[in-house]
Amino acid sequence: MDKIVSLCKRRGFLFQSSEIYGGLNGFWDYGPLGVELKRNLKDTWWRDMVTGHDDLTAPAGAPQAYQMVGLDCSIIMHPQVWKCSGHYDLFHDFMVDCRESKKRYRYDQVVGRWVESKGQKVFVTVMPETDDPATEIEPRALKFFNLRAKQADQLVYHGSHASLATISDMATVLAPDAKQLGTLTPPREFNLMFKTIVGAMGTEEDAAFLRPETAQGIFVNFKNVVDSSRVKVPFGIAQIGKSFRNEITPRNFTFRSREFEQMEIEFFCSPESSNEWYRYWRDRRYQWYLSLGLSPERLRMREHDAAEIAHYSCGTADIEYAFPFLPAGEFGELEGVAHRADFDLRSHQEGKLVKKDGALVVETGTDGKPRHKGSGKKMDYLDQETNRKYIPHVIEPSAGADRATLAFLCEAYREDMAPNDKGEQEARVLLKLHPRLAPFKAAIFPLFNKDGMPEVAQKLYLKLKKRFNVFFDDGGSVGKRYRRQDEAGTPYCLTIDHTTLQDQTVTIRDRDTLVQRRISLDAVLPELEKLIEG
RNA sequence: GCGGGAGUAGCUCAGUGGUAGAGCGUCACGUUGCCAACGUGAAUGUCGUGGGUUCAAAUCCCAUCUCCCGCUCCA
Repeated sequence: MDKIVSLCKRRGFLFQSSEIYGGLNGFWDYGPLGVELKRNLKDTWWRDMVTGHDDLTAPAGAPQAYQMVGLDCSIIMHPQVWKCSGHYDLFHDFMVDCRESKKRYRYDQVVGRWVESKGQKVFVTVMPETDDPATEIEPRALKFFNLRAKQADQLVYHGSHASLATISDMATVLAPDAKQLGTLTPPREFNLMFKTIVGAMGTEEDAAFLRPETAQGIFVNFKNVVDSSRVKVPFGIAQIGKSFRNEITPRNFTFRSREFEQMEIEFFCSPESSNEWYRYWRDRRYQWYLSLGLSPERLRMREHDAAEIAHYSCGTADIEYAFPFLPAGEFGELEGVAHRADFDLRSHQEGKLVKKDGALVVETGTDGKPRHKGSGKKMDYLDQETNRKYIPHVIEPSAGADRATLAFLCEAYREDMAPNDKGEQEARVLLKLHPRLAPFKAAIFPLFNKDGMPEVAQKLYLKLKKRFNVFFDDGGSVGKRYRRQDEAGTPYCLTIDHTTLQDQTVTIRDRDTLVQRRISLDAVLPELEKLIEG
């Protein structure tokens, strides 16, 4: 992994943000090669999912034909968007740290019970792993008071178990993993959303948030898109854009960044068909990564089990990649494909929802009114054929553009052996990027800087440049120029030599096989189109 | 946020109190001519940043930032 990070810096794929000022944790800049790679990735996604999508025929695995449209929403939205979506509550936690065990806990998730023994009264806490915290508390209490299991009758409980949030004095609390009393810090506020102020004279009352995901912009524009674009359910809305999260621990190169780019689709369908569509999108997105070169050994699809699944979801799968910085056997998330049912559209219509007795209902405050009031705007859809009104169900394939870029870089990095000019095998570093993703599609070299070769090469270069991002290089030996392009991931090199001057042919050299063949100058452009675009 | 390690040229790194270094890369010239060739020359550093100790600090001390590893967190 260090070699990949080093190559990224050396060749201009990725730089640390604000590096000359010492860097900024969790922020990254894409250099000249990186911006092309990431842009190609996003363009490929957009073309494959949106503009290039065949909306006239049902794709393999899909229940029927469907439409796809795009959207580009503002990063800052009305604060109520995040209250109804659930992010405001979920991304805003109080945490306590244990000075002894060095562990950190969600303040509201720690559960404890007052226990008295040997003249001492202690609030014994656990991070409950079962539905019955009392059975987990007792062994902790016995151990603290230095009692055997058969002496449990010496423990006197006061009241039933309760949240740590009911305790004001941390000095009498036994932390979940501590041996001593009073090791917990006071609760401290963690806000995972970036707060900002709208308006030059704005105050705290004008606080807003940078979006932590692009999806909500799609949901709040659902009606606008339906009313303006003649789409019919089933259809999808796609968006690519930046999102922001105050990750507690940015780590692993660009994998967990605080500013990152997402490629998201919200696919709207009828409730009856939603499970079929979920399976379609899950499989389709998995295949997309394979089609661009991620190896099946390092890419996996993992269905969430019932405990992990969000309360509103009827199915979620992560597409995960075995990044080289992770321990062997571990995978990191590239994309989540979630069946979100009607949770999001209903939330923006009615208000923030919670699950109660197996059903989603509007969460209410102590006053009985909605905790976070919805827009009140109808989010239902009228199916003109059946004359039926319903709130569509949603399948959400949500991909990380930076994570995918990193995965393709990791997958592409290879060290192999190639012959030098004496025929000896030498180490070679190359990026085996798919031609659609490669920053440069081809490089053009004059073999010698004389006999008119530079002129022919320049003419070809300028001709190709109108269609593809290509690179011209006349510096150093041709072998060195090949190796430089290998390291940048350029799939093809075109060399103008003496033969070119006689018969108007050039050599085209393949990055992966090193094989060279001759094609005519006029055939170069169509040949590249065939090789790159298939 | 905690603990451990690290930060010196674009990259990889050497340098334990006394003149700032190497290899690779980059650029120029010459030579060569289809897979990182060779020769000559050049550019590139307030040694992460800020303080302190000292006649003198890359080197010792303190603080801080960033990166890596392990905890923790990750709708």
